[in-house]
Formats: sequence, C-alpha cells, structure tokens
Amino acid sequence: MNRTPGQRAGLDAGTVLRAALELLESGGVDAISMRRLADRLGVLPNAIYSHIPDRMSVLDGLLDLVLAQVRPPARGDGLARVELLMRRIWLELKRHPDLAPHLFSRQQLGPHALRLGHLTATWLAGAGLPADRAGQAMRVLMIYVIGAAAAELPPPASRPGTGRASTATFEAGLRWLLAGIATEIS
Amino acid sequence: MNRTPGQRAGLDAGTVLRAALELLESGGVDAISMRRLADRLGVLPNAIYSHIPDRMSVLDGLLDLVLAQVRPPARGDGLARVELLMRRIWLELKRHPDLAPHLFSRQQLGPHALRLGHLTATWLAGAGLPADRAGQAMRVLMIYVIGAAAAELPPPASRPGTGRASTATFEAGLRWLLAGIATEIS
DNA sequence: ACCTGAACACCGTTCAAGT
DNA sequence: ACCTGAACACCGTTCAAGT
Repeated sequence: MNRTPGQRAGLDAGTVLRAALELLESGGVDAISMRRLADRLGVLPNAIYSHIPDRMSVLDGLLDLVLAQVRPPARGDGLARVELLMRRIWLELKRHPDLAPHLFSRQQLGPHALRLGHLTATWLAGAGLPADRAGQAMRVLMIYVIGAAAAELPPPASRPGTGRASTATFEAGLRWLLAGIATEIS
Repeated sequence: MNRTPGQRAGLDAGTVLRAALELLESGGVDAISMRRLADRLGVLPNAIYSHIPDRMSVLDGLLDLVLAQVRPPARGDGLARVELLMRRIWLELKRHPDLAPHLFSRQQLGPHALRLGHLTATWLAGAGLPADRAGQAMRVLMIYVIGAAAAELPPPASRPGTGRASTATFEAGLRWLLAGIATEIS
C-alpha cells in the first residue's frame, strides 16, 4: 500500500456502497466481496469495517440504494396508482435479479423499503380496503413483485425475446392480483 | 483419515444429498459447505466431486428432494384443485425459507419442479383457460408461492404468532390471484 | 471408478498498533 | 476515528496418484 498507518483514504459508507454497486453491475452479487471492494477502493480489506459493520450490511445498503431510485407516481386514482407503483418497483428490482431475493431474508428493512410499503398500504386503504386487508394486500403485492424480479434471468446470458414475455407475464399477474384485491372493497 | 488411497467409502449422490439435508435443517443453506458435508460423511472434501459436480448442484438436488415430497391432490375440480396444490407446495418450501430463493436463480429446473409446473398448467387449461394464459398463470402462481415461502422468517428465531399471520396472508393472496385468473375463463 | 494427499486461489472478520 | 499489518478460520475446486 502507498499509505502508511494513520493516513486517511477518505472513505465513507456512501463511497463503499457506490463501489459495491459497480461490482454488482459488472459481476452480480457474488462479485461483491469485502476484498474486491477494498481493492477497488485502494485500501486493505479490513479498512471497510470502519464504515460498514459486515458484508450483509453492504447488501442491505445496496438494496435501499436501488429502492431509492423508485419514484412514486405523483397522481392517479386508487388501485391504478398502486399498480403503477408496483410496476416501477419491479422495473428497478429486476435490474439486479440476484440481489432481489435478499429483500426476503432481511428482517430489518431499509428506510426506502419501509417508505414504499407504507405508501402502498396507505393507497390501498384510500381505495376502500379495510385497514387489516390493506396491510395483507401490501405484503402480498411485495412478495409478488420481489419474486417476479428475482425470477428474471441472471446477468450472464441475456437472450433476446424473453424480455417482452416476462414483462407480459408480470403484468398479467399484477392485474389478476389487483382484480382479486378489488373484490375486498366494500 | 482411516482409509488408505483406493478404499471406497460407499458414497453416492443420494447419500450426499441426505447429509446435505441434515446440514440444511440444522443450520440453513449457509451451513451447507462441501467441507462440512465431507466431514459428516467421513471423507475428504474433494471426494464429493466424484458424485456431484459442484455446490450449486447440491442445492439443486436438495430442492428437488424437497419438491418430491409434495403430493398432488388426487381429485378436486378446476381452480380449487390448483389452489390446494399451491398450498402444498408452499407448505413444503417454507420449511426451508432460505433454500426457496434458489428456485428463482436456477435456469434448469429439476424433474419434480417440472412435473409440478406441468401439472399446474394442465389443470389450469382444464379449468377453461386458453393455453397461453394457462402457461402465464402457472408461472405467476409459482412466483407467488416461491416468494411467499422465501418471505418466511429464517430458522434462527421462530417467534410465536407470526406463523398464523403469515399463513392467512399467503392464503388471502392466493385467493386474490385465483379470483383474477378466474376472470380469464371464457 | 472412487478415494487420498496436497495444493491453489480465494473468502469474512478480528485484533493490535500506528497516527 | 481511520487506517495498516498480520493473522485466524474458513471456503470451492483442481490435479496427480494410488487401488
């Protein structure tokens, strides 16, 4: 290393997360290792632990970074607005299909995930769903959206034609789900 | 090792997979390593490669072992029969929530996964869905079922109360999905 | 064909020490 | 507080050799 002990490298959590995003986009989740991250940042592996607790937290941060990109629809009425939001979440998540499953296994969700969940539940209630049903429907929709994103083929081979087909399937399922949810409106 | 070169340990793919299942049930997917597997089988790590190509294939085999346990409902009419099958798949998959996401990332599904998918599509078509819609609905249902299983809390802490709540949520979502799918019947 | 022995190229994480 | 240096306890996988 060019640096002697005590010299700063100017790292922070944001820098580490941005480097992790580059690794993710070039080689998928498996390419994200603390050591490769350190290499890319010009630092020794353990230096990262001054800014991020462990590798799991890197994936957590990455996921919230991805969800931060989702722009909730400004207007729209009832379930149509929810449908549009789900579509936007799916579009963002499916850019990293192998990262998406990580959302399932996390017990503590990030701020942006919580924000999108709360928004969804609020809009569902606003559309006329009873409070308990709104919470259930929100969780069901999230499960479907995350699952559909995870089901997209991993980065390696992006064969043509499957893109349109998977979009049609996702949207068909989303419509079916919302049609069923609509029957809960009194 | 007690064995000298050339002596057999009596391994085969089935034995390895059963040992992997034990590791899975005691410590989750992360506990499944080629070296721990070898330890448990009284063999050196590389001996496993005589029976299974790599670690990914172990998870593949494990998943198909789990899906082999699913007993398709013998009788029932139309969508109700599909609903029952989905419920059974979910019950089996959610026993290993951290293994379930692996079904998403696999490009080549195992024989039992294919069998269940084919059965589902057949029954959907039998209920009156057009062929292309039946295939779509099958994929949508699988995405939801696998996602719902993966969303179950990991093994470590099984706190009481969440079990019933998650079952209710899963079944509500399944009903909504099938209600939507039913509208496709001409 | 099925195993041992040995090695390669990695991992995540911790601890002590320097500034 | 933020980094280096060094180490610990792991990984998956490959290759050569023995029977």
